[in-house]
Amino acid sequence: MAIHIPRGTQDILPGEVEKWQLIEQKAKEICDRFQYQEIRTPIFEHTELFLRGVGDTTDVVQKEMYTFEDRGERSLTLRPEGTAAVVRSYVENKMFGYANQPIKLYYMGPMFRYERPQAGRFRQFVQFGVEAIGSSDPAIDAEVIALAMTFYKEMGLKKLKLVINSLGDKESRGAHRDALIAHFKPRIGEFCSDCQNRLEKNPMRILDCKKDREHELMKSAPSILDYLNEESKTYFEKVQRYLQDLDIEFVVDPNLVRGLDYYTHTAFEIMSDAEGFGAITTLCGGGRYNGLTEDIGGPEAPGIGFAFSIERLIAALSAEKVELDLKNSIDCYLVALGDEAKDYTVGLLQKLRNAGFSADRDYLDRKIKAQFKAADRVNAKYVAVLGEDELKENKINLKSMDTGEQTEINLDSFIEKFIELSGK
RNA sequence: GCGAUUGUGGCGAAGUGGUUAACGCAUCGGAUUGUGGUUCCGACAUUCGUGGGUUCGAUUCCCAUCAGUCGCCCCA
Repeated sequence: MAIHIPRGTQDILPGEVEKWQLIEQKAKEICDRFQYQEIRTPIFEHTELFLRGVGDTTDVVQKEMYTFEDRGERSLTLRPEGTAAVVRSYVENKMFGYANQPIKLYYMGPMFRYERPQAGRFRQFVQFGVEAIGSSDPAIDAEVIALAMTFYKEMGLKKLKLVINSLGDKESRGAHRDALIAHFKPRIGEFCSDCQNRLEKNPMRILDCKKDREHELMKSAPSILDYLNEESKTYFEKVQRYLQDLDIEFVVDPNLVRGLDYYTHTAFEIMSDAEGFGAITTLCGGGRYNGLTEDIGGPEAPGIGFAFSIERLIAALSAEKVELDLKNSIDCYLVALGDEAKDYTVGLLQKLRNAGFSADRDYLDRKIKAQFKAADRVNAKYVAVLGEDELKENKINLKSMDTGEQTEINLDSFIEKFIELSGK
C-alpha cells in the first residue's frame, strides 16, 4: 500500500502554494515597513527551553510537544511556538549588546504540536511572528499590535476583533493570584478536575476554563484589572490610548489569559467574526513577556510579540471570500508539428526564457489540437506555431489567444518581434 | 485523551447479499488533411481504505484496524 502523509500535516500543492507565496511576500513587505528583520532559528531545540520558557503547567508543554531523544541521549523537541527560541537566540548571541535597540525581529516557519487535527488545527503548521525585545515603552506594544492589524487589513480581512487585557507585572500578578486562590479554594470541589489542578499551579487559568464558565464563582471572581498596581495600570492605559490614536478598535476582556506562562502586562488576541470560519476563532495571539529572558538564563530584557498561523489566515480569507490577486498565465506556448520542428523548439524555447518570458511547450507528443488545449489550460497569452511549412519558409506563426489574430513572423527575428508585440 | 461522522476510478458521486459496479467532471482519441475555450461520438475501476469473520456467495452484514472530516479540551 502507498505510504500516506503523517496525520495532521499537509502538502501544499501548486494552485494553493501561490496563496502562501503571496502571504509570505506581504508579511516580509510589512515587516520591512515596520523595520523588523528576519531571524531563522532551528526547528528543534533542547526540551528544557520550552519547559522553562513556555511553562511546564501549560497544555502546550504537558500534552502537545513532539519530544524525542537523539543518539546522544539529549532530549530535543520540535518547536511548538517561536518566542522561546527567538529569545534564546537573543540571549545566546548577546543581542542586548547591539547598538541598534530595541531588537525587532520576525520569523516564519513550521511549528509542531501533537493534537487531534480539525478545522484550523494541525500537527505541523506555519507561524509568522514578530518579537520586539529591549523596550518597555507601551508605544511598542501598540506598534506590534498595529503591525498585525495592518497586515490583516491589507490582506483584505474585514471581520476582525481585537481583544486586549493586562496581566500586570509580577507584583500585580502575585496579588491577583492570592485573591484567586482565596476566592476558589473553599468551593474548588465544585469545579472540574483541570481547574482543581490549576488552583495551586496557575489559578489564573481557571478563568480560562470553558466547562465551568457558568459557575457563580466565575462571575464573581476577582478581576486582574482590580489588582494592577499603579505602574501596571498606567502602562495598560497608555497602550489603550496609543491604540485609540492609531484608530485601532479593541475591546478589553479581563478574562483573556493566553495559554503560555510567560506573558506579563499586555496580552492580546485577534479573532475572526467571519461566518463559516469554524469553531476556531483565534487568528493571532501575543503579548508582553518581561522576565522571559531571565527565565532562560539571560539578563533582564523586556519583550513583546505575537504569532499567527498562515493556515488560519487562509481559512479566514476564504471564509470572508477574499479574492487574492494571483497571476497565472504564461507569455508564450510553443506548438510544434513534426520532428524537425520539435527539435527546433528546444532552442527557441530557451531563447524566449532567456529574454525573460515565461514559456513552455508540449512534451507528450500530442496532436496539434491537444497542444492548443494545453496552451489554453495554462492560460497562454500567445501560441507560436511551428510546423514543417513554416520551417521550410523560415517563418513562425504567432497567435494571440485573446483575439485569435495570427501573424507570420520571420523565424530569425522572432524574439525581437515577440518583445515588440507583447509589449514588454 | 474523549465524542460524532465518513472512506467506491485522477476528482465529485449513485448503488446492491448473487452474471458485465450508474452518472457527472477531468483526461485521451475521433467528427475529410496543421489551430484552443462550444457541440457530438468513442475509450477509461478483474474493483468498492486495510485485515479478519458470517455466508454456497459480500463492495453491500459483523468485528478490528488505519485514514479523512467535524466537535470537546486547549490553542495559532
